[in-house]
Amino acid sequence: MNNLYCNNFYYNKDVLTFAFDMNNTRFATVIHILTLLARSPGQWLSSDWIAGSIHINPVIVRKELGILQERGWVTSRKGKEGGSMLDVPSDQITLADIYQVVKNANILGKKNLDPNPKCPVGKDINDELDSLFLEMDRLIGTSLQQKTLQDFVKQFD
Amino acid sequence: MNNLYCNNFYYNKDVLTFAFDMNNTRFATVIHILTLLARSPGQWLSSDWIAGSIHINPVIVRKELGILQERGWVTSRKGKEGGSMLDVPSDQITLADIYQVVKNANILGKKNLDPNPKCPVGKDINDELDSLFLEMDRLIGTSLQQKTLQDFVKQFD
DNA sequence: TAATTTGTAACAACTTATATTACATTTATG
DNA sequence: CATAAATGTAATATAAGTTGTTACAAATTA
Repeated sequence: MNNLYCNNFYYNKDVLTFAFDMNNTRFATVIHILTLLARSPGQWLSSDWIAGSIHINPVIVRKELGILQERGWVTSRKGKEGGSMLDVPSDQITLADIYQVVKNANILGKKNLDPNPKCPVGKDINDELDSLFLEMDRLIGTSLQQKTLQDFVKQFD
Repeated sequence: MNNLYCNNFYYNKDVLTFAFDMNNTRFATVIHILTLLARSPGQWLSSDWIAGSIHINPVIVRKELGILQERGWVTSRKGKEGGSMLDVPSDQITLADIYQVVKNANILGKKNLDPNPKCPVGKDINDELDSLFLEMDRLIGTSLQQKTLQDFVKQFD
């Protein structure tokens, strides 16, 4: 080996995950919930019933509904005849908004945590990846911003 | 509940993951490997040395190098003074090509496996999500196609 | 022949996602 | 007022996926 600038630096086992990720069904779950709510304006839909449509556990639905409440999109009501209802017109919610609610990772994946600072590539690669990941994220965001929940819901007529 | 079209269908525990995903560092790892190779044309770089720059285990590097060999981009040589070398000019490899090598999931995540076919939303939502996911994927692909490995490598001068 | 490197399998450790159980709290209604 | 039905939430279990690690055969150079 003649390029020795990476010497005196060896990997260890302290490589941790960099960030949360998109390895989940949350986008699919949340847009499904919102679609059902949007199709039944003024009605209290129960988490059990919603869960039956998505085919997942009702507790997961209630967790997502909690996040949608915080976001100001949904009101829930406890007790008999309780449930959840959409508070915002579906043309006021874009798919970019939904993406932001569930997004917690980069489109192209995660970065390695500790590239070698003594290597010209390792030293700067995470900055370059940050820049690339951000560009891709903005591309998706701009496109999803053109699509509203109402557009999505209309497809099920 | 007055919308009963989802009755007689309850979730069970057979919900499996839909596909592999992007919950990993493979894009970052592979572009790091290719960048190092591109910066040392005609030299045999060992997996240990490459791993030292990325700060990961050399076995992971060798696994990725195997995939890059299959793709026709890299030649490796066993034995003393062995290593790996880039076979293709770096302006002939686009970031879209690299994305394809490591991609095995949708940008917006996974779909729920078994939405309720008795519900108008559940029945069609995976088709609609497929369509949306594909559109987002093409958007990213088109953008990454404009960027070559050479462009990326130049950033480290 | 010795040293070095790839190729690869097998397994371990760690992380995350989702499901499940349980129960307190709230609310409508007979 | 009692009952039924629903949310909110914590705690735990199950399952899957990612990365690290160990080990060693095979290849190659000097």
